[in-house]
Amino acid sequence: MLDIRIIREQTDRVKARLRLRGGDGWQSIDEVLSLDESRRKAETEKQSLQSERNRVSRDIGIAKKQGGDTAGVEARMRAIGDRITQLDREAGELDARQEALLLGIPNLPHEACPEGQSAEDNPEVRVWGAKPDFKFEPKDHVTLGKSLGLFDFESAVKITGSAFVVYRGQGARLERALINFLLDLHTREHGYTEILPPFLVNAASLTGTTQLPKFSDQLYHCPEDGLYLAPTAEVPVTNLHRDEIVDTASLPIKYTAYTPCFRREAGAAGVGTRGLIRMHQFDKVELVKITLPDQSMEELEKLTADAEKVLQLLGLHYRVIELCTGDIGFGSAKTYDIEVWAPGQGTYLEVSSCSNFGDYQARRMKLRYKDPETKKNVFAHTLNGSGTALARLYVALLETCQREDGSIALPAALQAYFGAAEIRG
RNA sequence: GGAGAGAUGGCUGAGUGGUCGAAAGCAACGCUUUGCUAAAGCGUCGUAGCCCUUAAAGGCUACCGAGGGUUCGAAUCCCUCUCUCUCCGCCA
Repeated sequence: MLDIRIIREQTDRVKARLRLRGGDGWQSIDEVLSLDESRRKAETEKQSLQSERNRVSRDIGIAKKQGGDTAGVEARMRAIGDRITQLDREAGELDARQEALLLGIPNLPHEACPEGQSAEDNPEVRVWGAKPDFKFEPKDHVTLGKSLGLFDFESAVKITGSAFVVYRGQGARLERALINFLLDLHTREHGYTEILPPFLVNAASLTGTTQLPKFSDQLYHCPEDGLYLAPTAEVPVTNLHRDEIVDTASLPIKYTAYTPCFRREAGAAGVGTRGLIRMHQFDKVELVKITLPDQSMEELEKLTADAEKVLQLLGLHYRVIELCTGDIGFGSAKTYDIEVWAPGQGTYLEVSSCSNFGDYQARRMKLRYKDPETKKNVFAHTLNGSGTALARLYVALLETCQREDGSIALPAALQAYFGAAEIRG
């Protein structure tokens, strides 16, 4: 959520930054401002009447104790009370509309975010490794998985539906090995604290991390209980500190969490048609940071590096791109995407999106720290990124590490976790 | 699912219609003193919004789990909801 004061005081700059996103978010700025003005007017009148009521009511109490007749004043106060009720309703309604609009306005792209209209304009930041050179025609992961018996989609269709998968045997073990490898890497080598959160979350949490109210169509919802399946561990983990004033000395807070992620993928093209690449449920190990404002950009670089380390240790070729203003996510001020090479697909697959949200999420969830200098409560900065998503990592791993005979040669870093050096049918 | 109890400031905990934003204690912070690894005295010590200000200062309003209601006036009375605890039931 944007700071209404900044919208008030730097209207032109706010609009200009929002325009760089290419959407129509900036168009509601004028409406927000006019609501804000009406709201404050109603508020001010209400408060001065409340002040009068407080004062007179006190006098009535005193007069009554002395046996005075207060019927006349009481009648007048009744009228003022009615007016207060009316103004309160007005102010409340204006406030709700202003809040609703503000929740629908995306974050301002950071000055460091490259300008551009669409994904076409995303600059490549760096490349690690190179596309593997196969002496044979590499197979895709669906073919490899089928011949090795690692997973199957038909069973998932029977028990659930399309775009779900059942891992079996060595396939299930590989998924588990990857999860353990990732969590150990981030906790032991990178200093993150492991969290195992609930997979169902409430509406307040989803509002805090921006999935609600705007993206409700992407969420699985249990209306009887008011709960949603978490689309990413970002939601439960960042919201651990919602409505808190965190100890300044504890910053930066660094969490990592494994969770399955549930996404309806409404309107997404090709759901369920390309193997493991886009699923309604997939595993992910997430990285979340809460930092001081002046450290968040530096922490974003570190977080991205922590995610990249995964691919380096697994020997998977990848590139890092920076999302331009026209392509960054709703709440993000700056984002790096990490894309791993999948030889069987002949494309790069996004396995991590590392974002600095500035104070945008923190303001929504009232996540603050006390500035030791000024003694004021200040909104912290929040960051997150996948470290990494599992399904696509699995795809890249199978397709990169395949041998001509269809077996998989596991990277050294994974062998102890998997309990073998290779996968054979 | 059934029955009961409860929810007050960082914590403990008073307060059942009228200067209560809220006693007291603890913790924290600052100063002073004694001196030593602790103690005493004094002071400060919630959050947010609005107004006025370049700002500081100041004024006002709201908040005692959440939302409604009664009343001139609500932490206090009434209703609904949420959460916590205890017991029963069910259950991995």
